[in-house]
Amino acid sequence: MIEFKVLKQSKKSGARLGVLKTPHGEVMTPSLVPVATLAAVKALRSDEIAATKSQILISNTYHLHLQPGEKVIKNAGGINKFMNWRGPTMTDSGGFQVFSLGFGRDLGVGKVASAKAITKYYPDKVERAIEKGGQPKNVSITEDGVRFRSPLGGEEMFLGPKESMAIQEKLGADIIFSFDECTPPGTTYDYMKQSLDRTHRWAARCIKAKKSKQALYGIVQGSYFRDLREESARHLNTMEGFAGFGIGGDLGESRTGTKDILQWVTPLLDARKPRHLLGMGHIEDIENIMAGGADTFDCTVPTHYARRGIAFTSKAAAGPTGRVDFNKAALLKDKGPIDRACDCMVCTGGYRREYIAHLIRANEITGGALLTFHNLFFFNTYVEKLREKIKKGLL
RNA sequence: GCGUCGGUGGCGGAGUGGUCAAUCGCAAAAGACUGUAAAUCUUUCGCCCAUUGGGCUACGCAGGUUCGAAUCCUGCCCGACGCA
Repeated sequence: MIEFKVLKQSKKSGARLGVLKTPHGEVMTPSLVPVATLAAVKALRSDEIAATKSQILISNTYHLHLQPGEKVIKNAGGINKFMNWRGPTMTDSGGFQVFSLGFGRDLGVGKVASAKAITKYYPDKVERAIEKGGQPKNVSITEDGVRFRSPLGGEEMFLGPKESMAIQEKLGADIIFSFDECTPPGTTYDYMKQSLDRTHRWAARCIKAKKSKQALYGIVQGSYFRDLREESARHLNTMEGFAGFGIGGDLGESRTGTKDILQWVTPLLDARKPRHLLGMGHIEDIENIMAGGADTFDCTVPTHYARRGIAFTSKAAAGPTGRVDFNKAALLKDKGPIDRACDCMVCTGGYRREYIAHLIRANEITGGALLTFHNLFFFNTYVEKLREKIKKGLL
């Protein structure tokens, strides 16, 4: 069970300040939810995760089902004990993998395709991919769920609302998500409509299948079609059994298109329930995400980019993008910290750019670990500042 | 000294008469990444111009054979191994 309390609703935007109470502690919202797909925020120990000001983590049903299997985690006493993380947790339903292993893979895209790619080259590709019987190549979607081959061993597997719920109950996170289909960017209206209806039926099945007291979030889909997004929000909002809502799928043609979609959707959702934006959260997106009325959002960017050698820093440290690429040889001569304006353990602890650049270039895991720590701290600090801004009525 | 094998782009290492500026790997440079098939992927990588393309110099060195040579022949230089 969770309890959510809105502390302040902004008058300037949809932004709101809140507290999300879970059996494993409270989350001050809006909050970033770092991604711990395989029950690990890659490269960090669980105590380090806490030291990055991270409040809540999201793991993945699909991945943990493949490896090590939900039984192992259940036997360990649930995901918190398993990974020695004391704070709140969420598990994603595995629905995203329907996309990433399916159309996403067929089309070679992530959930955010650039506006240019969509408008110029993309629509026919999508139609072609979808027209072939409405199925991705490597995944087969039916009324009951999704059949696919494990990328690990190649064996056939099946995941649907029933399976996802059963797995998520065994994993034991505080918040779980309904099984959905995440459609590819540029999806046709007809396919979206068909998929949305099915995602709604799956949502009902998830509610019915759930036996635990975990908080279940229903996921709003509808791509960038306003009427479908609204239909989805209204539909899920009337369903009994959702403690909160996820907003998923591709989020429009522009990087910040998220804002429009959130503004269509959030006013139609019960304001007393928390909303989680799935898979979105570049630094430059975060303010829009909050303004759109999302309370939590998860994103792989801080952790993922860190392992690629990219640090996010204050603009003073790196110019307009705030990004510093530690693969660049020039940093081997830089004696400064990652970011002078940052108070994280790495930046204040004597680690210099020259060393981190060396680690990244030499492929030493310590480099990814140091940048992961910094990036998460940096994102969390930024989010903290925005919470302050909402509090002061500036956002 | 004799014999054998070998000397290819920053490195390793393919190619053994034309489609070779030369497969591939590494290194290097640039770019991408948003519910993590992700410590990954893409592009560039002899020099000089160019939009497709063109010009130049190149496969140890110097000659030669041939319409044409990194590839065949001769000599030389260098290396590894074997025998004296």
